[in-house]
Amino acid sequence: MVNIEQFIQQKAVEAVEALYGAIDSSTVQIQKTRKEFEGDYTLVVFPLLKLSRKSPEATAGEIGERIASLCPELKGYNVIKGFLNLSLGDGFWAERFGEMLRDESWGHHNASGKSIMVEYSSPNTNKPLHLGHIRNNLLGYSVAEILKANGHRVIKANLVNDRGIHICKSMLAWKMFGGGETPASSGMKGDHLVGKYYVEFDKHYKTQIKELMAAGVGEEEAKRTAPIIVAAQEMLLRWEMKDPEVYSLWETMNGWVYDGFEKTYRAMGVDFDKMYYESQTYLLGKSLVDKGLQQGVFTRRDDGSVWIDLTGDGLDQKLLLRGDGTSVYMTQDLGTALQRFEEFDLDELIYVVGNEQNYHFQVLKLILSKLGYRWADHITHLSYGMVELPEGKMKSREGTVVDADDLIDEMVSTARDMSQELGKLDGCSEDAAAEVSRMVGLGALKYFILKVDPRKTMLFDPRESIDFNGNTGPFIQYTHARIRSVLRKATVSGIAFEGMATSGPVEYVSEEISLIKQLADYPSAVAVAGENFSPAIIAAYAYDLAKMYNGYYHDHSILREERPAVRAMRLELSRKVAAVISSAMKLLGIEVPEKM
RNA sequence: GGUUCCGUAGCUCAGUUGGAUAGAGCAACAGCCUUCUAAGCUGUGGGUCGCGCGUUCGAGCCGCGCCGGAAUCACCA
Repeated sequence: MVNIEQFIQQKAVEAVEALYGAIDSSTVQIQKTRKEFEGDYTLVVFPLLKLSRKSPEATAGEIGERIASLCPELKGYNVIKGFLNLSLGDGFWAERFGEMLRDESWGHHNASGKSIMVEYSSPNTNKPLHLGHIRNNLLGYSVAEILKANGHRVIKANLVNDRGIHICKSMLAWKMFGGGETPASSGMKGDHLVGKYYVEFDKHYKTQIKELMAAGVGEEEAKRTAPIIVAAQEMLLRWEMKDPEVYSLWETMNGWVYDGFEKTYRAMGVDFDKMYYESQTYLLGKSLVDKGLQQGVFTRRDDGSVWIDLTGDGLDQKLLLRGDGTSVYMTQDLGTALQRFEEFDLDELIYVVGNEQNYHFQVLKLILSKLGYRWADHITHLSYGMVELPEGKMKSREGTVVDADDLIDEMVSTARDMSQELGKLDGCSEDAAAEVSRMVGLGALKYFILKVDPRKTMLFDPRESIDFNGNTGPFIQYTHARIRSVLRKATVSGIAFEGMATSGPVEYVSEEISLIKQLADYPSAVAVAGENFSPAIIAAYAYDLAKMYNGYYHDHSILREERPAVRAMRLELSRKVAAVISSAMKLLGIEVPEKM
């Protein structure tokens, strides 16, 4: 497959050089012509005026004439101000169409030889996943899939935060108030059960603080000395000493949470190649502290704590080792980064983590490069904004979080009600109805979240997310289902088309040419999405393609077309559109139904 | 206060390395189901791209300064 833009660029450079002599080819700018003008590609002539010493119009005119003479594929050109719009002939596009029909993996790029790790999800094991995690998981999964499509070897990693005071809080509350309740005995999903006791802890903690303050104790001291928090801290110490009782409770309750997470991950359709557990990695990074001290990058204070001074870089002092010799979050992350680059020979390491940790990653990269690791530049923090609700921000303490499992269930059941109302499920088996509802409900949720630029704080309006009209996942799924239906009918009526599309000369209508152009763009959309780590680019592409096809579909009778060659071409075009929609949606983790 | 990010139609969002008359969807209004799925299609209205200055042939995009919002700046993770 030729790269069309490069092809045009080359012809334009040839033309310009023939007219004005040798030039730097980067001054010849080729871009796609905007929709409202006639043409496929546009040459911006302003940068060439110094060479031509003529008006923009005259320059564009003579370049256009020259390109036309040395490029038979060109159908024509027009000049508007300093813009030379070039139109390629239908024959040229028909050839491109033929090429993409033969290429079943259209849009996927050849192996790059690069290895990339994408870390995402990284939950705490003291409560269930919420809406913020959903954005994280969908982003991480989709970015990983997009990178795969770009030919990279991708390792999806999950670093589970399975230790710390927060876990002990749940454990303690369960011991005190749980009465031996288990997921099996209560019928609750494991992560929800553990989360329930985390909330329970907080309730008692708050009560105790209030009581202490009523007895005249200061707020700070009350927070520090409330019996229940003291007990939790004691439990953490016992965990660190691997006290058998605490340790086995910890294993049991984490096991419940993992079962619960597993179900949520499966429902969301995300997966991982490599699991890390913080209980196994939290001691990493101490050797780097020694290294940094030797290099004079870090300094040790009188109390034994180790610091790095980043004030010269506009940042602050950062602690790397406590006075008692234990490490902090940053130290662990330095260690795990090193471990990963060594273990997997990575070219890139991408962390999908919320923007509240921008500072952390800025510091992480800076420290690694100060330690002399060249790969520090190959760490990317894929930072995403918060998900806000219409009523205001979600806060877990205020109980305004949207639970991931609840949300998924609600989306699926709404999809079902909606389908039923529209009569889409008539004559469907129960299994088929459930399957379509699941795909559509999840498709709506995923698309709604992924179409937004990750960096932006986004508003999640449950009402709007459940709307299946317009720029939504279900609209794209619907287009796919319709095309599949046309193709099924063609097969049933014995209409042959496969392999016939390019068998003879056919006339194209403008919608067909538009579709071919949009299809021809798919590989570059995948490449751009890969460079920018942006599922939103794929979402926009898929929507444009689906919208274009829907317009086409309405204006043309495909199966009723009498001329076999034209009918075959239209069916092949439809088949390819469905294949590309399906492929693009797969990069977003969205399934496409055959019927809906 | 320091650092980073955001500000585009009433609402939710696009807008590729600076290019032409800034685009979709929702909401509103007017049409279109006897023809392959109406979760659809066609049309209308809706904008000082937060404000100002600068860079240049050209700025929503780049630079500087304001205004408004968010995150962060722990011996938490």
